[in-house]
Amino acid sequence: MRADALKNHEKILEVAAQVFSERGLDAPIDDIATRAGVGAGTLYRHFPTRDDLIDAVVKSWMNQVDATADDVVASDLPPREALLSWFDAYVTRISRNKGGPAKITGAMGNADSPIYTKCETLRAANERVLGSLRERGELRSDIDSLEVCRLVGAVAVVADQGGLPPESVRSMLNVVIDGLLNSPS
Amino acid sequence: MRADALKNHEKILEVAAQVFSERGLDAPIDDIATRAGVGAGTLYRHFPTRDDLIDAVVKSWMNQVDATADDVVASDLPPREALLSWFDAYVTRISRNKGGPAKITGAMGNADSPIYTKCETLRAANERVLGSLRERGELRSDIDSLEVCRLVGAVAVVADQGGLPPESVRSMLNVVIDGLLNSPS
DNA sequence: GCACGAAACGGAGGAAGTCTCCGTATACTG
DNA sequence: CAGTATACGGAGACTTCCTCCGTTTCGTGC
Repeated sequence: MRADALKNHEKILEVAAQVFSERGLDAPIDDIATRAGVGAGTLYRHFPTRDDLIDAVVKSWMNQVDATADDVVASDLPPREALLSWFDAYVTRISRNKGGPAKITGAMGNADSPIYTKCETLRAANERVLGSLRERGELRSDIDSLEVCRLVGAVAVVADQGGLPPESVRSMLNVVIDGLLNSPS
Repeated sequence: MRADALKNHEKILEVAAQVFSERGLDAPIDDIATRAGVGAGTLYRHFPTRDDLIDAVVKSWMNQVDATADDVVASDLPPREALLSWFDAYVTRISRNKGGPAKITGAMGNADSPIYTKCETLRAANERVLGSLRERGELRSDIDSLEVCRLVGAVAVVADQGGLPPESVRSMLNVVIDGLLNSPS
């Protein structure tokens, strides 16, 4: 890759992260180009679709997801608290930018999406948490990690779109958690 | 209202229902105007915002919601089956047009939305079903009908956006239902 | 009937956003 | 330092939204 191309690539990424966090994932592409000091053509050459750009931006903060999942697995919290803590982190993570939950949850399980690998990271992390509960027989067996991602992602979508407060999220998550656990309260 | 205005109003409504079901609630407004044989200005005079138009279109099939809720309440089904039957109908109803779940669930609880009254109809119907279970002590008490609407609506949103099959919806609904009911399975 | 004012129409066009095309400029290679 | 592959940039085509205002139509009173 040519030196100027590399420089632009990085500049675009840096500006995109900034703009996405200010105005959401639907922010005008041309604005990002302008603020990065490049032409629209240049931006589109580097990132042909909006999703390609989102994928690149999201990449950096997706690593922490694995760490969070491992923490929860290692934590010895009771099932209910473990799930709440994990789902809460999950929702927070994908809700970092407005429009993020819909984007990510919509691509969940769709191998053609440019952001599929990110979804897979999330799904795998979720599988690890669920797996540790399943081993102990705490979890219902008729639902897989993909569907749990969709369900928790769904909560994040409505919270994001409706501007709901954390309490609402938590009370919806509590219902989901009770639905996932085997035993009585 | 003048006779020509009335005629146009009805024609627009008829065409909008058609176009929305073909192409989803995001279909271009100008297309609807063209296909209704009126100018864009005319359409916008009758329905200043897209939501006003959606509200008018949705009005007709919102009545059946009350009937469905009453059927479920009267049916004497066991709690689990009653809720599944009701939620399934709920999801089906709001998913009639692509984009419908997001629109409706996003407006849920937001009194400023032009489609608020429709949301209230749904919420009230949901409250009736939940109330009949609550009376019998079957339901957890720390969640209200609005949040249940959001939760079930959330399932519909991801199913709509991801093109999920009815089985996926049903298995997510089952989790929600188990989370809402008090007793063990 | 007919004329007149109010009501309604319609589509041109501005604004915002997406994305492409291609003439121009720049970086690397030998 | 010349030549070529690579990359740049922004004009502009296209789409959709929505408004503005000159023109048309309706319905009423005479």
